[in-house]
Amino acid sequence: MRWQELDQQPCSLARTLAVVGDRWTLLVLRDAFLGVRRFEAFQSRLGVTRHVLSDRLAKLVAHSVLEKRVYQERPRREEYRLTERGRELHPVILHLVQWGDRHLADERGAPLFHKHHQCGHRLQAQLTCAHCGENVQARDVDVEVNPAFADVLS
Amino acid sequence: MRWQELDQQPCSLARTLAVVGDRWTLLVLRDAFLGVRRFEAFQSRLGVTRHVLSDRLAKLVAHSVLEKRVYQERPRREEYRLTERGRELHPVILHLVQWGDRHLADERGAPLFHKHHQCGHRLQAQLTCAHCGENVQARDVDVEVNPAFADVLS
DNA sequence: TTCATGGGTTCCTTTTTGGAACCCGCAAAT
DNA sequence: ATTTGCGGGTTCCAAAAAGGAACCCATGAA
Repeated sequence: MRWQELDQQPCSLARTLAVVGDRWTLLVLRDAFLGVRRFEAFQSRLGVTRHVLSDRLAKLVAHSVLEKRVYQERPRREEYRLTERGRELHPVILHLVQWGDRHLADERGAPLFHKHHQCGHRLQAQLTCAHCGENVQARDVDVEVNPAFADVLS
Repeated sequence: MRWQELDQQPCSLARTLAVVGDRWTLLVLRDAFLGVRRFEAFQSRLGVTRHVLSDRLAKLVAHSVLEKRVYQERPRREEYRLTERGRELHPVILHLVQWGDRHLADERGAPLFHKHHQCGHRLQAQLTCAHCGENVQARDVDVEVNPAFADVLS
């Protein structure tokens, strides 16, 4: 299978990765969550080549993860901002960061500290069920095939 | 910057993506969470080419996300199983899947239903703070630079 | 003796990246 | 009036990664 056909797969992970799953895209979003908005700023912070950045930003805009907004006319300048859809990806990034903090840090510890504003403590992210509020582990999740896809999914 | 230098960046997201952020790796983990363990099974389910799969599995084993276990001697056969480290990536995958379910599904809805075993409801994942138990949104997180990295991080 | 199975490796072609240079509209400086 | 600088790109070519198909090896079954 080619990577571009991924968005037609009957799998939400594959479809999501077709949007954010290529090299650099999640790093672009990390910077967006840190407040970066301009092409030049993304480029110099990430060290990604300009045409790859250009391509990734356009793709994120096409999928409404970012939106382009004019912040100055004459000369016209535009910046990239997270949309609500984009903000919904924050848990993904936080969990990836937390995994790196735990397993890939050196003796100095995590490069960035994340604090929960409301309670003031270092954020320790956990996934909970919005219905019952309990912490959810991998083994607590039962997966069923949607009957509408029964023909294509074993 | 080249992609291989990512793991030396002072950023836990970059380092984590150096492990799981390339094409196919998260799809391999999706299948691992669904119970797939064998090379042939990954290969036929994913449609990825064999040498890419071989490379990804080896990388995941090198980073202790998966482990190789002999399940048969004569002829010797090995399978790949998630480690505890690997299981800690489950929230990442669940949130990516949920994002796809919400924003990229067609009229049939999500291909797979995820149910919370304990409460029996469709799982709606949310990220909460393990300290206070509250739901955490992007704007609720304050980021600070670890002083040990003050020289390299603006 | 041939075939099938699981788990790969090799070889070659096509796509994607990396790197550097160049372009365009505009404003400020010389 | 010409040059310089900034923001936001595009173009070109070389290098790296992925796709596709064939091949390999140990073993047990037909």
